[in-house]
Amino acid sequence: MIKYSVVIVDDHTLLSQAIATMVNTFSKFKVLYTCKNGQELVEKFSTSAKYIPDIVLMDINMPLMNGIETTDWITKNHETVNVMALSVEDEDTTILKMLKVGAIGYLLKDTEKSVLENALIEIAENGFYHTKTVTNLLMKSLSDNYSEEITLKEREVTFMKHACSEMTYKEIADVMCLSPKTIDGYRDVLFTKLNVKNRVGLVMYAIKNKIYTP
Amino acid sequence: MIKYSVVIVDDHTLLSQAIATMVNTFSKFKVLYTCKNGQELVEKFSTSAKYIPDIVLMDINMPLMNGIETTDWITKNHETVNVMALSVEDEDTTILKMLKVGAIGYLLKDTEKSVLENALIEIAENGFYHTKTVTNLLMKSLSDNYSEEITLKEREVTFMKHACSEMTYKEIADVMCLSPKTIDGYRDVLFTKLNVKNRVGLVMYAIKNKIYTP
DNA sequence: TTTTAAATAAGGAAAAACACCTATTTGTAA
DNA sequence: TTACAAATAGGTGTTTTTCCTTATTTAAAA
Repeated sequence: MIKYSVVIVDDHTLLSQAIATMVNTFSKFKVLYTCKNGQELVEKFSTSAKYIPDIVLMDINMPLMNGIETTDWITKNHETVNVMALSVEDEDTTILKMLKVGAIGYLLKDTEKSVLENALIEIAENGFYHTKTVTNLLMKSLSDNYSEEITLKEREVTFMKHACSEMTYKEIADVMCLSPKTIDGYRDVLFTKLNVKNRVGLVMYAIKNKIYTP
Repeated sequence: MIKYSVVIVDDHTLLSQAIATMVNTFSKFKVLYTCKNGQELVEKFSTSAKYIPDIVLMDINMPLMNGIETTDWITKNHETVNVMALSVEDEDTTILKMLKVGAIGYLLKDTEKSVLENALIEIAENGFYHTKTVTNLLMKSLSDNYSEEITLKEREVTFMKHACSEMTYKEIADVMCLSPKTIDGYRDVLFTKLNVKNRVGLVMYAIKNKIYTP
């Protein structure tokens, strides 16, 4: 019986090895190798065609080259490879970003072994797998205002990072070499754009969107 | 050959199952069962003595009852059970807390399969396992001011969680059914205790110490 | 060159946050 | 019961934040 080949990308060695061990117990699949990040995967892919699998199981939060960038690269350069996201990340926007760059499935790490196996089978044989969660999310993204992408200027982002510190706005103005009144302006614009009420809201937004990491 | 029994506690089902699959490939160990959080484990332990393993592999970030609380409970109620922390968390204070409540080993999820197997063997046969990282950390904790333990009252913790929202202090006073002046008091005490200058500092402390999760 | 849009900045006022000191109330240990 | 500490809360004044409106300056587009 010909087994489908799988590659696992996750920066936590133990987890990728554990998942590999598990996938190897599935009768229809075998693990080719595991990677610690996107860069490693790109290198492997470029070395030889025999390193190109049928399916990639991709974590999202990784150093060097994260899951979104890596998936983007794979779908652009190796159309035949199916990427399935496998992450702890359940933020709507993250899932959407992943689907947008071409992931054909999205599973939370909080699922059953059998669910993973079925997902892999569906992907290998039908070319897609979507949980109800993902489908619902896609429906919502059609109706809701998910399209109104919020774009932040570089200065605003810089300011927001500083706002996550204990500096007063005056001090932030100093380190950014601007008038305190300009800072006031940034703040007011961001309050409106991000629909928050005060500095704490700003801080929370920055953290949730990985603009600032505590 | 008698195998040592292992229980795995991790809120991400897939990961605990994957690690279970891996541990089952180790000749000296077999997995009894897996749990999604501390509460599940406590229930299991209380059901029957046959559910009490030799070793518990414990994740730290879990809902309901986290790794630290759970380890504390185990070491207080089941001295014979060895707990090894297995986490992505590499914050010094977290590791120290875990050791303080009686974990006899600490492994990052970013390690090799063989390292885990050796650690398990050492724990089963010698009763301890410490990486160089942990040893260094313990040395540092002797010299440094790690001892100045900060203890927070329950009300202060509740307040701090609310402070991580966009509510004003007056609104927080309302939901906590206290005078705004009492809230002022909580804030002032926390500023001093935690050595922060303003509400953002409070928020950051809450996040870093997992009092509030964004 | 004129027009427009964006970035920077100011004034003024109200609200919220912060600091410091004091006064009840309450539970509990001596 | 008395004494004492902890929790709750009031007073007052300063600083910071927040909100609104308007004015330059700058850079790019028409």
